[in-house]
Parts: sequence; C-alpha cells; structure tokens
Amino acid sequence: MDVLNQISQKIAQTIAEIYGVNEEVTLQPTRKDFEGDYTYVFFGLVKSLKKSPPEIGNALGTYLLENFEDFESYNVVQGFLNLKLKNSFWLAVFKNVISENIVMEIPENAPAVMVEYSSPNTNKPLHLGHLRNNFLGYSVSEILKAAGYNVTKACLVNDRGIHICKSMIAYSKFGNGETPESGGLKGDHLVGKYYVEFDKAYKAEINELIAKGVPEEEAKKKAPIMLEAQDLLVKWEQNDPETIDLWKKLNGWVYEGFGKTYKTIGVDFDKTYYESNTYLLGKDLVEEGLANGIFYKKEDNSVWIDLTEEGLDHKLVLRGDGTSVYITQDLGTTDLKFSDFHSEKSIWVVGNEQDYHFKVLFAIMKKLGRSYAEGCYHLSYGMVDLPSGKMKSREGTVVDADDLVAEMIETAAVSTKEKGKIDDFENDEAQNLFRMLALGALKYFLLKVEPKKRMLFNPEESIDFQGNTGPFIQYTHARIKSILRRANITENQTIEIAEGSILNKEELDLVFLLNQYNDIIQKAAEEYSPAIIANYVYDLAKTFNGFYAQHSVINETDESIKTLRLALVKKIAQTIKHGMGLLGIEVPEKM
RNA sequence: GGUCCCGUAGCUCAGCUGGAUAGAGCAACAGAUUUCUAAUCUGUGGGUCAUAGGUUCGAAUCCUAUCGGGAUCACCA
Repeated sequence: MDVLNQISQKIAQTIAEIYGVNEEVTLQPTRKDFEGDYTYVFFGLVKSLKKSPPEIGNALGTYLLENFEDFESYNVVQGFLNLKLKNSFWLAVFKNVISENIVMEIPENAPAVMVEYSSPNTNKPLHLGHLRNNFLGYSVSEILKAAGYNVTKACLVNDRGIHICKSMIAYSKFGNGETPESGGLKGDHLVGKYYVEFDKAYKAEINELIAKGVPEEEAKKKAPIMLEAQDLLVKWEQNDPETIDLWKKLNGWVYEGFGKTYKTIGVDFDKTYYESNTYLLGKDLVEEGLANGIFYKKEDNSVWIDLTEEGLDHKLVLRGDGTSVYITQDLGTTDLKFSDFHSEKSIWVVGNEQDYHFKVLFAIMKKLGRSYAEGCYHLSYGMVDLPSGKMKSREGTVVDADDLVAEMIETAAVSTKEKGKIDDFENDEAQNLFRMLALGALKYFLLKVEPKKRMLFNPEESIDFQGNTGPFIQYTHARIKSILRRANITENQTIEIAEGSILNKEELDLVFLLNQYNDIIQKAAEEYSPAIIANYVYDLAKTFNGFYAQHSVINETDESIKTLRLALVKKIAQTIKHGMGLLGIEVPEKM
C-alpha cells in the first residue's frame, strides 16, 4: 500500500480546496522529537500565499481532520505540519503488509538487464579488492531482480595477454611439472606463484644488466625473460599448438581454483565471456565509425576519435598496425553482449580507476548511434585500503581472498563455540553456521559502505560480530525464529489479526519500517546501491531488538495481542531474510 | 598541470533530489538477565559537517574558490 501517495494526495486535495492552488506534496517521516508520523513542509505556501505559517498549517490540519478519517491529530511548528495517523489506519497498513508476498515473480517480458562483474585475470588468485567487486555485482543483480528486472549476471574473463604469458614462461622454466595435486596448491594459487616467480627472475635479470652498465629503462625492455614472454604472446596469437596447450593447462587450473572460491563465497554467473574469444572484436565497429566519419585516420594509419566536445580527449581506437587496444575490444564486446541479450540496461562493476575508460566507451557508443548507449552504466567503486595503506602486490600487502575467508570462518567458529549455544549441532551443521557467519560479517562489512567511496578494511573490525554487522542481523533473525518455533508457527501459515487491535509505540515503529521495504528496494535498484539495503535491514533489526527488550511475544496473556505480535515478528524475519538475501547473505535459524 | 571522486564524533560509516536540536556502530564509562537467545537492550560523555564566500525564509546537502587525500590523463588491460 502506498501510504505516502495516499496521504500526499489528500493534502494536495486540501490545498486545492482551501486555496485553489495545485501543489506537489512530498512528505517526510516526522522527526522523533515531534509528535506525528509524517510531516508536510509548507514554507513554499507561506511565500506564495503570503499568509502566516500557523494560519496555513491550522487551516490544512483542521480540514484534513474533518474530511478524512485516517488522521488522528496534527500540530504545526513553524512551516511544518506534523500529521499523526490513526492506530486503525496503521493496523490496516500492517494487515496489508503481512498479506503481501515479498518475493515476486518476474514476468517473461520484464526489461532485461546485464550486470557484468568479477572479471578476473587468470594469472593470480582473487584478493580483497575482487571480493568487493564480486559482492557488489552479485548484490546489485539480486536487487535488480527484486525490483522486477530480468537479470543476466555476466563475467568477462581476462584469459589472455602478456600477464598470462609471464606465468607460463615462469612455469615452463621453473615449474618442474608441478601440478595442483603434486604441489598441494589450489590451481589459481599455483599459477599465481609462478607469476611471482616471473617477477623475481625479471628483477634479477634487470639488476644483472644494470650491473653491466645497461641503463635501467633499456634493461627493463631487454631482460631476456621479458622478451620470452612477449615472444610467447606472439606464438599464442599465431595459435602455436604447444603454447596453446600450456595456456589451456594453466587456465584450467585457475578456473578450478576460481570455481572453488566462487562457490565458497556464494557468487555465480549466468554467462561467461572469455577475452580470448572476444579480443579481436570491435574492428568492424572501427570500420563503421570511419565510414560514418566519426573516427579519423592519422598518417600512420592509427584510428582516433575526437571527444573534445564531450569534455574528453582525442582517443586512439585502433593501432597503426591494425591491432586492437583495450577500448577496441570493449566496443566489440559491448555490441556482442547487446546482440546476445538485448538488455535495456547494462552495468559494469569495475573499479573507479577506469572511470575515464567508461566515459569514453559510452561516448563512442552514443556517437555510433547505439540505441542501448543510454542504458549503459559504470558502477564504479572505490579501492579497499588497509590500515597500513594501499594494497600493493609488489610489496606483498595484498589480502588473499581465500586466506581471508578461511580466517573469518575460524574466528566465527571460536566465538560461536565460546557462547555455547549450539552444543546440540551436528558437525556439518556447525561448519555451515560458521561459514554463514563469517561470510555474513565479510559481505556486510564490504557492502554497507556506499560503492563509490573508498573504504578502509580493518581486519579486526570486519570480524566484529557486534553492533552494525552482519552477524548482529543474523542473530536477530535467529532470535525471531526461536520465538516462532516455540509458538509452532510454520513458514506458510497465515495469521489472522483481530479487528480493532491496537498497536503500541514499538509495534507502530516496526510497521512503519516494514511498509517502507518495497520503496527501499526500488531506491536501491535505481541507485545500484546495496548499502541502502544494508542500512535498512540494520535499522529493522535494531528496532526489533528494542521491541524485544520491552515486550514479550510468547508470554503475552492477551491472545489477540500475542497473535498480532507473532504475525509482526514473522514478517520481520521474512523481511530480514529477504533483505540479507539481496546482499548475498544467508541467515541462520539458530545461532 | 587538465579532468573526475572523496573530506561528517577519537575510529568506521549513515544522512546529501535544501527543512526542525546532524544520526548509528566501535572504543570509554554507568546500568539491565527468576520471564521468548545478553552475539541483546538502556543511559552518559564526545561535532567550527575540511576552510572561506555566495544563493535561500532555511545549507552537512546547491554554486564558486581554497586546502587536504585519491584516481586518471598509455599505440597496458
């Protein structure tokens, strides 16, 4: 039920009736320090009607009370009209809220949206930065689904290029045929190890050359191992069988490793693109742009676009030798994605260091007259910093995703066992709970912050289970489920609310929040912001805990109040579960 | 240097499509458990919303400038 709309309309009607003017009425929740549910700010009317605030406020309030039955009382403070709605009105809202199913069916013809995220390189394992990306992408996808879109989760794997060749060279030189099995290493970590080995060998060679009197710049270019890597890239592009075999072997290990990580962190994709299949795309778009006069050719045959009118620069779209650059591929891939799924909106979850790249990409698409250009959006997110500063792979300060998750699970296990509440759990049941709590803490920690903001990852705080954290919300859910178990309420049971029930202050607060949930989902979808969901669910859990401390459900002697509270807490549990689901976080029945 | 993003309590963050006395959590201190899970709840202290102007009845929020932090300005991806 759209409460805000209903009331706004009544106020607009009142203004038209009394003053004969049409006003757009927007409401806001009344501040806690004042009496009321919703507040209408009418300074605008004071000005245009040239009447005093009390005069207008009282006239509106009186009229509303006399002509509409939903209003209980009003008060006027300066230009603020605070309106209090009747308990019976909120009871009707509550009944409506519990009758609605949160999970809705997505119709076949719902608008299609593609969310591309994760998009890893296959030369090293995932780290903390990737986790923010994965959690964001997954969550935004779920939020868009909840808002009624037909979502395709896509992953573009960067499986080719010089960085993979580096791992390949190092592996063939120093690998001695090591396999994930023989080395006891996850595949992605194994390949990552040789990427590091390459860097070591490369640096040693540079130093050797410098010692021989070669200038540093030249040494970097001429180090033999680097030349070998570049040579390998050429061989790869020429489809050299031996090179392709090695490439396939290493990538296979990496995919196996990634697969395990994705499974643990609960992330998945509907469609995977591989850059090795798409890196040649885009050249026909360059031709098209040249034919249309959107691109121009320089003397050396390189192709450029002038984006100075868009506030950008001249940008290269094809090298003089006819080979692709990053943007060339992206032009082609974007076109391919659209022809595959015809998405109305297309979202790229990519770090903010690529802000410029996406501005250019979208500007070019627009110039090429692509209909979907308007629906393209770069969901840019800030870096994750450590208390010690930036994560730098060269300095070994990168937080590995697998290690981090394992540590979090261990911490969850220790603190859960301390509490002694799950002594009756079977072992795998307990393990599952530890995983749930660990990931809940981690995901919530990374998602509660607005995506575009740079954030600080403090390992100690992220494994905190108190206050504004995932486990706090998970705990609240478990508490409610415990009540429902005791009351023998099952998931599908409908609970009838008695006519004329009266909601107390704490119950009203909860109904007020529950009624907002649909709007919150829409807002989060419009802004591509899981943080909005996180803050809402936290608020709901916190408000419930306040209620819980003051009122008993099970021990309430008045049966009609008890029933009402059972329905209320059941709905809260469902909403928490659903909201956390949108963040990719599971909630336990018991903890 | 050009462009873009950020700056709110000791720390981590909400609030930013202009509204009332700027909110949470952590940390500190004081309380609450014979009663549905205390991973909880209640209370106390803590702020020149980076700075300076401007617009407005009203600015953390919009505009301008300055300062501080970051990103980017590759024929790398």
